[in-house]
Amino acid sequence: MAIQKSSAPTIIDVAELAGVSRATASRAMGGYGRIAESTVVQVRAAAEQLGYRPNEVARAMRRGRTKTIGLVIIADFTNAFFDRATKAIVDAAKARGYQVLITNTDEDIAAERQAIETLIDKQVDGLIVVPSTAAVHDHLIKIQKSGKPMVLLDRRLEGIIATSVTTDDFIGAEAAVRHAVAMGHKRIGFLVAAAGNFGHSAERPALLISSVEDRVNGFMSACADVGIKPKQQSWMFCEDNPRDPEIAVAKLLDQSRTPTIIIASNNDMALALLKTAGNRKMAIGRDISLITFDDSQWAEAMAPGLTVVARPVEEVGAIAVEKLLAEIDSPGQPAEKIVLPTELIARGSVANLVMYPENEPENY
Amino acid sequence: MAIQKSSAPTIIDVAELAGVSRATASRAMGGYGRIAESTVVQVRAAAEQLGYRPNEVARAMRRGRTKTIGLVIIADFTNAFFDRATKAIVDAAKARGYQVLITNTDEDIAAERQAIETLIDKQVDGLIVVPSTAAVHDHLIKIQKSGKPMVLLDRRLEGIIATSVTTDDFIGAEAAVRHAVAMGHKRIGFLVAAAGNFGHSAERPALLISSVEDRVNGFMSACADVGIKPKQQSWMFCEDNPRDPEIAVAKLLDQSRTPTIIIASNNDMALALLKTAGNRKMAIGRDISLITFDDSQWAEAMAPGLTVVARPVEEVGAIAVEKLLAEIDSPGQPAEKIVLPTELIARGSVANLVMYPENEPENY
DNA sequence: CTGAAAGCGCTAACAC
DNA sequence: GTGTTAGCGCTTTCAG
Repeated sequence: MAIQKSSAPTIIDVAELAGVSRATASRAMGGYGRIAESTVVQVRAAAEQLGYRPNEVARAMRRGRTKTIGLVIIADFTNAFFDRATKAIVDAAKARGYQVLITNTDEDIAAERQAIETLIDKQVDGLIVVPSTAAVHDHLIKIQKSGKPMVLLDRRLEGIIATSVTTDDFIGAEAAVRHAVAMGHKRIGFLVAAAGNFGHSAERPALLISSVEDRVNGFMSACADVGIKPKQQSWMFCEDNPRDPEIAVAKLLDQSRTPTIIIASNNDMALALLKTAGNRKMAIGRDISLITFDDSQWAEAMAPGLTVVARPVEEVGAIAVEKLLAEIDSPGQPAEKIVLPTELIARGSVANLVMYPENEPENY
Repeated sequence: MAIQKSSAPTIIDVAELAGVSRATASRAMGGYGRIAESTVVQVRAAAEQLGYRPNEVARAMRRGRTKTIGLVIIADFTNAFFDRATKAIVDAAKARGYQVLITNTDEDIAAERQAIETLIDKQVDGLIVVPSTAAVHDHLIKIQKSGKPMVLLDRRLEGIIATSVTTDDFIGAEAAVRHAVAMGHKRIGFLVAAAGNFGHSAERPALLISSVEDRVNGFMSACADVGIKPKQQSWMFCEDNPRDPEIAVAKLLDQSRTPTIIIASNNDMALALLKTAGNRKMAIGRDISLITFDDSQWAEAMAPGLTVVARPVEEVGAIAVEKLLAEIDSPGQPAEKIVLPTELIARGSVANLVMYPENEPENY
């Protein structure tokens, strides 16, 4: 029976019990340096008997590495993209022996600043950040000056030299437009979540985060290619909060010449359309069509299923971890801009106006 | 211009620049003990100039407190309940100056064991755990022996004396049954996610986690009260994986006397029903009705909206943190079993067979 | 009010 | 192959 110590046993207790010095005990546990096999066995047995577990804080202090990475998620990971990304990151980190300290900044730049500060104070070995705005990044510069490795997730940033892992949203948006047109749609609404901007507006804000920027550009490029004139397009840029999206949807829907399809730049925007359509008794895929960015279980399970631009979220998260750890293990890696492909998954939320043109709303 | 130091400035650097001892510098920064106002100003200025930030690892080592709590989530927080709970926990912890180390154990008891071990090694000040099974809990005993405060989230555990924060799922299940019956349903299917059991079966497994146990008991109790005979009930217990739920749903639907409504014990089960119904071109709220546990944005936005037993997730998370920190701040708090109320939110996924009995499927 | 010094638990030089 | 010792950065007695 082990004697009940008041607090957890330390390496010293192990050393004493095994009748060796702390250094030897440490070597035996760590399995490094020259050490006799017999002592290893002896020390391990003592450790076992005591229920010894190394104190990772002390080890971190000594080694200067915490085996912990920090994750700064803007908005919340209730989001259909970030929840999966978070899981992917946590899993990938664990597989490599790292833990993840999570912060959630609710789109607030002050919170983001503070989160980064805290994470650095806690001596994380590196950071994965989803920056909330393209405009401000002094705090990210500060990370770099602190020498902490950092990788950007989901969003690139001009003015910051760092590896970023993003998806090809330009192509994604193009695919959405082409699909809409192929299905016979001629009036397209675009509902854009514009983080960092206030309220909602038909005017394009001066600054958009890169992923949104890409979607906007992809949309325009495809429209031009395919012959959708500006008059056939309706835009709405919208803050991603619980109120504005629904108002923005209403504005899109209440024009004299209503779009037959709406492309939503993220799940929250899609949700706003779904709710509004429900209230107005408009059926998705018949009275109004929808394509949204980001797949989810719900988008697949609904009737009709939602046509989506799917992004390889798990891969994005896993690669971000991989790149971060590479930089941690051997600093000085070149900054890469990694862009993963998107995929349009056609389901039932887009009405086929070609085969069934009678479905086309009368007010065309 | 501050001279570029190779690594981050320490309290010693601050002390030197301010021309005082480390102890004084530390006191000035921490704002404790007797210290002249003028020295405080002086030291703060030096710290500012150097860009000094206290090393939290060293502080943790010295104080024996990391200001970090560990969260052990079973399954993934992609789940509609756990994602919100996680966010609530992270937010509440942050508000109190704590960070959260997250682990995700994918329903795997070995992973859960290891996660707890790692978290304790990292010297978290306390743990919030969602235990994956009611059967095994030696590892939780180990937490308690380590002296770490722990609170259980979403699930109680016999044999463990610890504060738990759960919801009144017994009442929730009762409410679901009563609502179904009030809407005229006489044949009710119950699709139960039975974590820790394999495959699917109509037989009730010997051991269920408390939340599921409560739902099952609430269902039975309400059926008895309301006069729904065993013959009018169909049960299916089902492992929460990507395959079994759909098979289980099919079995529920392919009986000779099909239920008119299915109560799903969680979102994943509801999703399985939704998918199957979609494939079979059965309309929710007309050909088959549905009530599920746990509300979500999607459940609300779908057409028809899903009738749900909503649980106060954010509150569950926040209270768990509060109780944990109370125990951390002053050990020896009595273990409480906190049970929060649920609420049935009626939307369109339950057909009204009373007002429109013609909607009742013919095979009744 | 301030300084000297010890020590949290661990590992890595450096001796022997 | 093993022991001695220093020290990571911080806070906190204990003197003065």
